Amino acid sequence: MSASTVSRYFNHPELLRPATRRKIDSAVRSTGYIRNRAAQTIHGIRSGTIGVLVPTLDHAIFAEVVQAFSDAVDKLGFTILLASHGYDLQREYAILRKFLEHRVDGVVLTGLDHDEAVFRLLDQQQIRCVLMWNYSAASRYPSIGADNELAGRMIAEHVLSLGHRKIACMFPPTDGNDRALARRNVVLETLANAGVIVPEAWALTTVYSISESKRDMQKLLLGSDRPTALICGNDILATGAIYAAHAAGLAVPDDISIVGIGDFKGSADIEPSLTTVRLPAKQIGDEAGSILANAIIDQTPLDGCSRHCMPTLVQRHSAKPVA
Amino acid sequence: MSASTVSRYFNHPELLRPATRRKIDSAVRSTGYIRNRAAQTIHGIRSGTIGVLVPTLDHAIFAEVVQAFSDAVDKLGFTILLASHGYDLQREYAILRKFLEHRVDGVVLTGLDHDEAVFRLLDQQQIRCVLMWNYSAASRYPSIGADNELAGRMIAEHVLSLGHRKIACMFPPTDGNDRALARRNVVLETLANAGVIVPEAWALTTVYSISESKRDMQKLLLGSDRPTALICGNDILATGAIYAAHAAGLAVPDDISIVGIGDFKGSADIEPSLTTVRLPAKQIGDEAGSILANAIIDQTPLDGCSRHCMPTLVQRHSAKPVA
DNA sequence: AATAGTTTTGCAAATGTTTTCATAAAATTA
DNA sequence: TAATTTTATGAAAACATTTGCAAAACTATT
Repeated sequence: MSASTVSRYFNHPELLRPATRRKIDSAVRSTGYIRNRAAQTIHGIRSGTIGVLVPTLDHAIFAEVVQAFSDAVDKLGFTILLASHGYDLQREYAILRKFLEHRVDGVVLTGLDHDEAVFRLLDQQQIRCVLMWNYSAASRYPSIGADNELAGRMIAEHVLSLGHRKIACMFPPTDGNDRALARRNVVLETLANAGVIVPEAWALTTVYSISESKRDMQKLLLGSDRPTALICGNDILATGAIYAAHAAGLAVPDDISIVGIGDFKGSADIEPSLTTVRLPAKQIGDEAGSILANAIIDQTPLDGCSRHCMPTLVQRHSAKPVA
Repeated sequence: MSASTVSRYFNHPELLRPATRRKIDSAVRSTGYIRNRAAQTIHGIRSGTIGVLVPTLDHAIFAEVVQAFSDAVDKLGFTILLASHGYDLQREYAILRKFLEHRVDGVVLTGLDHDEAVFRLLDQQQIRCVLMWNYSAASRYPSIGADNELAGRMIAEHVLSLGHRKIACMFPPTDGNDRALARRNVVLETLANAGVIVPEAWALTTVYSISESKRDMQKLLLGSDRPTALICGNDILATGAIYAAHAAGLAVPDDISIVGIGDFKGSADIEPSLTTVRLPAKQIGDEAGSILANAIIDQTPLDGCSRHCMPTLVQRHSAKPVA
């Protein structure tokens, strides 16, 4: 039995006589032979892997996107190589190189902003790449995600439309995180355009953590003057803020309205249920996955494959018109 | 410049004359050459990948374990191939085969119970494998994780020690999920040993979701007779149950004590903070990662590398002695 | 049963790397 | 300066696979 015949057994079984096929089949079965994709890959054949690069998996929202992405590409026969850079741009470059050594058929990065060296490497290696999670028409590579500025504007406008003027904000640190930065800027801007200035003491910067958020919010509530509304950069922060209000004996939304951005799992179920802007994580991961995988299979370029997944305002019970 | 010299440049640079090294260096730089790991791999050289197989990433707890695992192996130069099987044992086998085609240097599976075909394949291919998350001294491959039976017993005994006798339970469906099954059985057994029988109507089966849990709990609270305590199979279910109690106007823990298992992110911060049994996800991922990666590097077998990561009772404010 | 036509199979070359061995070049010693 | 030793480099084989081409094996037709 020659190697070429076995190769055909796997790749073009219709070329084999049924008898030969059966013979190989039983041999494969009894020896436990598994073919070596590495050896295929050096023939320029697709490796069947896609590199996925996220800041961290520890945020439910990224885990959700990755899950949806993985499911989408799995259907088309791809396996993902996953790594996280922990918001460190140097590591992002190093990981990307590692992906390329493994001859991934494509890569997904999270967010729009990356080190110039990352983009150079991508250009040079001519590797298919999509930027996932965020959307911008002007992104350097095709972006598939939600427009974070829009999401920020939507929630700010909603709070304003409820009549609030005494508004506090809580956002995560913005260094190395274009998404958070975009959201904060646009929220502050939208409020300013409506003549609402957020005082220094009410503009909180809080790391992504329920407990930190709860603590910072409790501190803020100690002050004699209280805002009537709090806009949080994401639902985790909003969750912590709601707990802080409860702990301080304040009713949400009667004493203070609290809103988030994201619509994470659980946001619908907290008491009171959270008013937020939904960023469609599942949809984003799914679209990114199938667009990238199909482009690889069809050998089509990805230009112009950007896709905006619309954020939507989800009005629930943590915000109400000002008294 | 011969290929062998370039190979030495990457693998044994000390064998090269500094001048040659510089020449190759500049060539590599200008052409953007990236070496092909696939071509190395067919020489029996390690692929530098580890296959990670989880039921889903959508549960915060698995995301946390995977993150810790990834960080641990990344430090030793490995990249992970990640896939999820969605509790489908057939898919687990198929994914494992795919991992083997990619010539991963090792695999991690989640949980102790797997299809016999999976174990056969593992045996046959002589691939290093650890079972992560759960621990049992009698596991078929080295297991690194927490003893779920112990965790279940701990929380049940704690609730009993608070004097509760009217106890309800809420557990996730147990098919294809040995962890959930082990927890439920041991909880029921511990209660029974103390003479507490959980009535049919108070033994809830609820999928892993805050909203489902909230709904099922609200239904249970409609009954005229109310339990004084609820033991939940995990913190997500407990969170939903607490929300349901709030929504029903009941005080936790004054009207009803609610406890979980897991100590997920956020469990410490909910109002009231959740009494639970901590399963050390970070530690498990970290240990599993470094034990497996080191065994691969040192070419040592993994026999006897099981490690028990002790669960700990975390007493917070969602449970108190019965009135 | 022989021939032509078709289908199936094997051979050889190619892929990108590592490794062994031989050789050329440099360094050291006499 | 020649002989010797050491060091650096290249050539060729190997790895597991794919592919084009040629040979062999089957089928159908006479």
